[in-house]
Amino acid sequence: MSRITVLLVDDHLVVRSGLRALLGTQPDMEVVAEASSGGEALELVRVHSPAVVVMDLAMGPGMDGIEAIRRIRDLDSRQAILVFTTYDSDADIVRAVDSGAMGYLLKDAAPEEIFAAIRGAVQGRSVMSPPVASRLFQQLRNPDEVLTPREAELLSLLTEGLSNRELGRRLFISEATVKTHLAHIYAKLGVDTRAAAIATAIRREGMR
Amino acid sequence: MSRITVLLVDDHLVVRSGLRALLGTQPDMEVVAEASSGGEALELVRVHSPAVVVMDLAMGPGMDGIEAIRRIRDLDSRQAILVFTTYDSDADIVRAVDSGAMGYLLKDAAPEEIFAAIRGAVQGRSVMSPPVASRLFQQLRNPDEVLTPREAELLSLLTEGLSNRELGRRLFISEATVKTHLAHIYAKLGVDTRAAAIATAIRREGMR
DNA sequence: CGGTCCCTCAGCCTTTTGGCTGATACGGCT
DNA sequence: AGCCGTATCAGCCAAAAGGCTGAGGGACCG
Repeated sequence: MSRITVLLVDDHLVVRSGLRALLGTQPDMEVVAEASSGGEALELVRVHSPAVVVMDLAMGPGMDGIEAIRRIRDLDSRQAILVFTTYDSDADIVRAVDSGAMGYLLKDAAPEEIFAAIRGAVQGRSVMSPPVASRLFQQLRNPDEVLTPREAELLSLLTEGLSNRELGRRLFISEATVKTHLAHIYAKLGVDTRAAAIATAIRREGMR
Repeated sequence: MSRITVLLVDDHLVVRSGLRALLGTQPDMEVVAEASSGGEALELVRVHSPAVVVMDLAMGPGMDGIEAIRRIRDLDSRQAILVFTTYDSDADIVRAVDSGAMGYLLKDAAPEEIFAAIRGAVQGRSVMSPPVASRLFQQLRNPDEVLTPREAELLSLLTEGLSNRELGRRLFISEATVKTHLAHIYAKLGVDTRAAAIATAIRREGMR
């Protein structure tokens, strides 16, 4: 039986080495290449056509993970893409999933979890770390807590530290409207000050 | 000649595996133990007395890296402690250094850089990644912009979204004092609202 | 011992923010 | 046609935050 070919994508050499070492213990898996950036990943997918691509989302300057996923998908190849990252931000999860990722693992996952995810991925099954799954679940149960596009836009600017007046100017709306949006955002995030909203947004929504 | 004994401390198994694999290629180094938390690290230092402790600063709940460094120092042992982390935040660098760290490496460092740092550390030399060095340099040139310990502490809580009243309660100081500290922090960060301070802190100081 | 930081606190005043209520308008869905 | 979600705006009021000045005590250092 032929082994599962894997491409590792992460900008940190230690992480790649670690994954390579871990996967090396599994007789049915083989790391065929490593990339340290999105562009490199794209190239190596073309060259090696790996069965699975395991990749980090945050990768220094240049193409980010989400973009890389989309581009790999566009190659029409049948690679299963697994996200392997440190943070479980709502925004990242959603974007990764609808960019075509097959699974979402956190870096503190147990080895068995990683192996299972890779094997599952080639069989077309989705696997994700429990914290990730529960976040998705959370969103499905409480659609009321999902920000509207306009609110997300405002929140994003909010994390830059702008005042209501500045927010209004940037979005071409009155300060009154800004306040209305903010009130809705606060309610959805479960906070009651802009400071807490920023903190929550950056930590939970991954807006950095 | 006896090999340099190393203790790895990182909450991510992949990172530990990666480091172990990398250090395994060096004949003069030997990983004698791995810890996934600060507490565990402390215990293993006692047991193995490694020559070098390579450790991450961010380690889930419980004791953080800085605290762990201090505790290891307090054991009076002569371990050389190397910080090996993802972010080069000003605050972390300063705190790590004056907690007794011998060097400060970023996770995207080249293997040779890591090896050199470990060898240097046992010989009492400090080694740090170029970005880290330049930050320290920057701080030496503009000492006016360096936050005092108390200010850093306050800023850290600020990024959790607390109000002045809450900050005061947490730090056992009056709201007036909180406002004084905030004013100083704003001046040093070059902002004039708490929202902007939080944004700057998280992006520039790496406080998340 | 004087100078310099750092941390602490107070009062006063202005600006900003947040909570509330209510209103208009547009698009889509039923 | 009605309903609902979204986006827009207004006014009012209370609370929070920010700017300013001044000030005392403790630690460290030359």
